[in-house]
Amino acid sequence: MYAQVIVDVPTMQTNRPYTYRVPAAMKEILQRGMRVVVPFGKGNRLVQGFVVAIKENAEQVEKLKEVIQVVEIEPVLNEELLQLGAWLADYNFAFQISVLQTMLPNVMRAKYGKVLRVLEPEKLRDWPQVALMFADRKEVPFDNDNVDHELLPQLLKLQKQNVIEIGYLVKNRAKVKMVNVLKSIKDMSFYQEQLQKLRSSAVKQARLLSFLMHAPSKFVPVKDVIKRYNLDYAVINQAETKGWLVQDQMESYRIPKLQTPVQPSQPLELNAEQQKAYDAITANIVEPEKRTFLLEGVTGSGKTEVYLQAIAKALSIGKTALMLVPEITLTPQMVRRVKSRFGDDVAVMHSGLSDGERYDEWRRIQRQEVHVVVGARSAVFAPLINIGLIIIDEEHETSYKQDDNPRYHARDVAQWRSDYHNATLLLGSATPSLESRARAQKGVYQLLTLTQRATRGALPTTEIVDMREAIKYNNDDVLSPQLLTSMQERLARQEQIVLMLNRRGYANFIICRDCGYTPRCVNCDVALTVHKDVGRLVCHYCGYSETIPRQCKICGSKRIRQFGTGTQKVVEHLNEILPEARVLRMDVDTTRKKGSVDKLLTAFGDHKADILLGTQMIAKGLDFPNVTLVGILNADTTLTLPDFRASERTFQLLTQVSGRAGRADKPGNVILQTFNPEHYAIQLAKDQDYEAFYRQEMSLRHAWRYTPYYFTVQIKFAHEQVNEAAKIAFETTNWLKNIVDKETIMLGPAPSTISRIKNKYYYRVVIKYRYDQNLMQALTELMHKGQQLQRQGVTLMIDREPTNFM
DNA sequence: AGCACGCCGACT
DNA sequence: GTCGGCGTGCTC
Repeated sequence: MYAQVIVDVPTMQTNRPYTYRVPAAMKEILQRGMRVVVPFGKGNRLVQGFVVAIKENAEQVEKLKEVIQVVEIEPVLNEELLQLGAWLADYNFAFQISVLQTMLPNVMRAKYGKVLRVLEPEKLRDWPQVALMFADRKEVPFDNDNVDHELLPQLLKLQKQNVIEIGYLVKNRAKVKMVNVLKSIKDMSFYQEQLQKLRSSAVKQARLLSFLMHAPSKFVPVKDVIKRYNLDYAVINQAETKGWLVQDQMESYRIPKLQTPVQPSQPLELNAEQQKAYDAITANIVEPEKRTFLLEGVTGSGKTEVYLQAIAKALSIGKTALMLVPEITLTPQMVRRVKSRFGDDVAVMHSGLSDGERYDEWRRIQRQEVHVVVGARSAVFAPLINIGLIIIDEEHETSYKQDDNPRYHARDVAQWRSDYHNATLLLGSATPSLESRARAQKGVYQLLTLTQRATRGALPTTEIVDMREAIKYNNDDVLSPQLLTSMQERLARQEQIVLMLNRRGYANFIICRDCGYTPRCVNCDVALTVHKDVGRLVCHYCGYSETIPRQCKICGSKRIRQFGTGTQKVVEHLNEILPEARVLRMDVDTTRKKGSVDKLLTAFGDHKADILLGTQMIAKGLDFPNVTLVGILNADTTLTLPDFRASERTFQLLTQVSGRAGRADKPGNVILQTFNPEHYAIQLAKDQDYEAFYRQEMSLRHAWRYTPYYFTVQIKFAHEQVNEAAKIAFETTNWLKNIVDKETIMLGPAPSTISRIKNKYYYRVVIKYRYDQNLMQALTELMHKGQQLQRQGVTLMIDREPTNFM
């Protein structure tokens, strides 16, 4: 018996299964999808691998090595996920091993270690330094980089003489949490008897006995008993020796907790539009016909309620459901809603979980103990079986695309899985991506629309403020008079305000008024951002920081001015002009800690603050009925990005933020400050007119030959030397030009927008194509070359359908 | 990734 | 004639 194994060596040369002999003792146990430990390479170091196939015969049997160890009893990857992994690696020019690891919780990724082992201890007498290192131990941990310069050659010599050897370790970090449990084992009369024998001062023992008398005859956590009856471990242990109870250990799940308990909820009544969408979706769940629905619903139109009821329908016919939401931001709120409807039948997966929590949620899914999974991008790999419905909420969100290897898009994976399961795929958004909306146009997706708000009539009214005019007559370049007046009104009425400023930090950058010098990052080609709370200039790309200078480094002038405005500065500004208002700041700097998002939002929901000021992370999904004013301080930041989706992003962001106003019975207003009031993305966002935006943007995309008319691939080259990066970029581009189809368009190579990050120079090529099999083959070939390039110090990245052009 | 092989220059 | 630096190729 032989096993084909994908080994944990992420290079193109090893991007295929290797064959190993299966020792007799493992024959009964070993299955596809299991993790194994195998010897690999000249030194037979140990690596983790995944069994992708088992077969009876193999070629060149004599040179095959044996599987060393099976890591678990149950396969961690089922048939579906194995197939998905193979497809995804191919599709995204990624390594199979990276894809398989991405599909599983982090803790299943092996950690490797080395040990030095003494074979002939008596020979160490001539090597005092080495003997000292071992200090009578047979084995010591060994780390190449951390060994004394003098010691290393000695060790290598001893290794050659077979006095010592290097041992390899594969550490499995997937730990199951165990808790101490106890169980009563005697009957009531026994405990009563004991109680009478007790001396009167033994109050803790008395309390324990009264518990044991009525305890159910099953194991309960010791910790709970101790806490509830105010005991301590000594009492329990003593009781065990007296034979009152038995103790044991049981597996326990680390279940992620929300800040406040979840109250159960009932389905709401659907309006006519919601009902129509629900009917179409559920009809397809019951009698599936490989269909994808695009649910286009204005903000506040009750998409979530449709999702929840559709999930309920899937569950009612014995199927499972998977729901994706964009990153952590809205997860606490959304998780709360889903859990309130489906209780313990829900597993949650997002980046805010600890490794242990994530692993346990994964196991609950794997063991089929839950039927609903809610989570961010990586939850798309949840090992649910018998999926009836996959939902992608806010499907246009860029966070569904992973920005590093493997660069997959959750939408593609969801599509693949829904095909596999014959499940219904439901994409929802107020502002669908052009790709998806165009597919609906062509009839590939079925379009469902929600045009009315679920709770009440009108969408918020939006006013555009031309900041060019506003700053002419007003010194305040942060708040226009219109916005300030509106804010004062809301504050007087005890209503709440959301302000969005798409820029964290204090000021954007500093500039010397005399010579124009701006401090820049030493590693990256960007200006440093002022962070006043820590008193430093910070690079937002690599984290480098330095103190804020008092005078110009170049000319010595003290006239240094801070330019632009960040969230920190706005908070300060608000405290000055609206001292009575309580302000909460929400950006990556204030939400880094686990659970802080939930905490902040709960505080705002309880009206512990009047103003929520945040970056774009506040745009999504927040639902606070008391918010009647949304102010967008700078609508333009996303518009100026060097990205063909800049308009689309701006429109989506503005529409989403505007949707935060007036979600319940109070009317909402939006004030949108901009230096580009006539831009179509801003004008159409004002009216929340997605369809008009779609038409306008499509004609531009057509004219410029971009998505969805063309597919795109981006290739990036990085090197520590500018000319080396440029050289490889031009060479590769020229090579590709001779291979690709005539219709294919190659842009570049050109330096990236930020040409230097972390001391590496970036060049990129963007390729636009329609159907180009030659290009796909060439890109796979390029992947193979990646290894050689790496040796030359070149980092190569191939990104299919990139969403990030920085 | 990480190990060994082999080629080359520098040294005993 | 030998040691060790580094570039190159291979890993069931």
